[in-house]
Amino acid sequence: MREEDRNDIRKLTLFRNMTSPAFDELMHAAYDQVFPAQLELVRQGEAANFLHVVLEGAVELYANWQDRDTTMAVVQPVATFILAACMRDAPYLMSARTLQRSRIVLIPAVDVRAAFSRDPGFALATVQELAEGYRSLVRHAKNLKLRNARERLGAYLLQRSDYAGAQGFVLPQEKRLLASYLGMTPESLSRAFKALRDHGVHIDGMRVTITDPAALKALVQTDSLLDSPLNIP
Amino acid sequence: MREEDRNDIRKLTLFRNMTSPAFDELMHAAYDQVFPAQLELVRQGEAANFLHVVLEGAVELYANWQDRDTTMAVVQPVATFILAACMRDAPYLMSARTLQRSRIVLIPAVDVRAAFSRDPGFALATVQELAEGYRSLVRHAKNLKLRNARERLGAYLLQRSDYAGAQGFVLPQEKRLLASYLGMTPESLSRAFKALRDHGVHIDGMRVTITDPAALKALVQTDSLLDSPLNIP
DNA sequence: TACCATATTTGATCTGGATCAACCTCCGAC
DNA sequence: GTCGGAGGTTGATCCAGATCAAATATGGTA
Repeated sequence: MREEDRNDIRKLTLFRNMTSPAFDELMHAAYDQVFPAQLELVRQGEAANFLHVVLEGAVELYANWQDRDTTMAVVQPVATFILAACMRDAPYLMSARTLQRSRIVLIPAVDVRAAFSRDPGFALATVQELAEGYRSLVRHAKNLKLRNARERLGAYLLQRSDYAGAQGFVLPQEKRLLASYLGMTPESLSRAFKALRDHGVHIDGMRVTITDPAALKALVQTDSLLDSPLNIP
Repeated sequence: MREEDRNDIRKLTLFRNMTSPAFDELMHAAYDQVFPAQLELVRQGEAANFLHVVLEGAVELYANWQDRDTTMAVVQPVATFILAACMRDAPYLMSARTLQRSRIVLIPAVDVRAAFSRDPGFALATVQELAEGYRSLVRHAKNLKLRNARERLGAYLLQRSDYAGAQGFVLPQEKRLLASYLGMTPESLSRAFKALRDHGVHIDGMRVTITDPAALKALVQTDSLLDSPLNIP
């Protein structure tokens, strides 16, 4: 694994407070790999053998049942995914696929569990990570149950715009994925965007500009108990 | 606290593997209390000062935004709730209220966090509990996004019927709560019940009997990645 | 550059589930 | 018992969002 990647991983809150020997051991068992776009990394129902860390690219977590599919999350670098299944040693509840060519580190789940037992700093970080994951899912469920489609889109855009300059920001993924994540069809998303034009949102292709944040906030009523702050830098 | 209650708590997977001194210390800081029905125990947005354990009665976890409300879960004895907020030392994302007169133990969150650091058995159990909570929320979200109202009700009934005899089982809560939990209105729930009569479900007041499990399963297509097994005895 | 495949938008229509309005039914208090 | 109020059901209607169909845009590739 590249030295630089190692350092990026070391900086994650999950690994930041490990002792160096424990971290070294964990990395020793891990290996990184570059995957092409649209590759299925994980299929729901399989045993959780690896904790995954996305270093470059992007990964979609999705679920399906019968002939229906839904996007549960998009994981962007640098972040881990499917920690819960690894800790429980249980089958994955979601599938994962690369959206772009991606560099991903695979850490054997057994080693993660071993590190948990041996390194108190890592144990604490694991709990914090899982608890935060839990809380973000609570937010997601609240969002789905309490807001309508237009409100969900507005809230998402406000969240994304936190780190945007005057020239707005670019949607980090295809609109059909965003639609699925927000629990609507692509057609509905398109119409929701159009409806938000009257509430301070300007859109041009993938670039979004919030021209009137106050108006959008008035419509959406953002709420720290529903909308998690972005923690991408 | 009553000796019997202490023992019930000790049997929970969360506390089962603690050392006795650590458990004693945790219980020393805790106190139990009986609350009347319909009392708000926790309001969303407040600081998470206590881990709660329901010993008797039932507690609803719900969320609200603007003038809308939704039931997120019903917690039945013996079980804990809001562990994630306690571990993160963050504001509750959900409110909680008693549905019946309930006996509840309150354990100061600081002591829970201290026990986590001191007792490896408890640390492991905490992670398992959080990971399982995470997974059950993933299932809830998948359920909401992938199934329609009738399918959600059918899946819920099949899950509940696992431990039921020939005379069926009694719904553990009011139908309007069940409706809200399943993401629909009481009217829609009522109609969904009626629609399921053609698929092997007989209902009389609060008592439900699955007269033709095969027919219901054919409609609902239960799936271990969507429907969590009940672990009430 | 031209072409093709896929994403997106737009329009028309449909429908699951919400809403509104009665009405019923159960149960606890008196 | 009966009265009152909340929960539950039923019917009528509405509407947000899905579906279906077709036209455009976009991006990657030869």
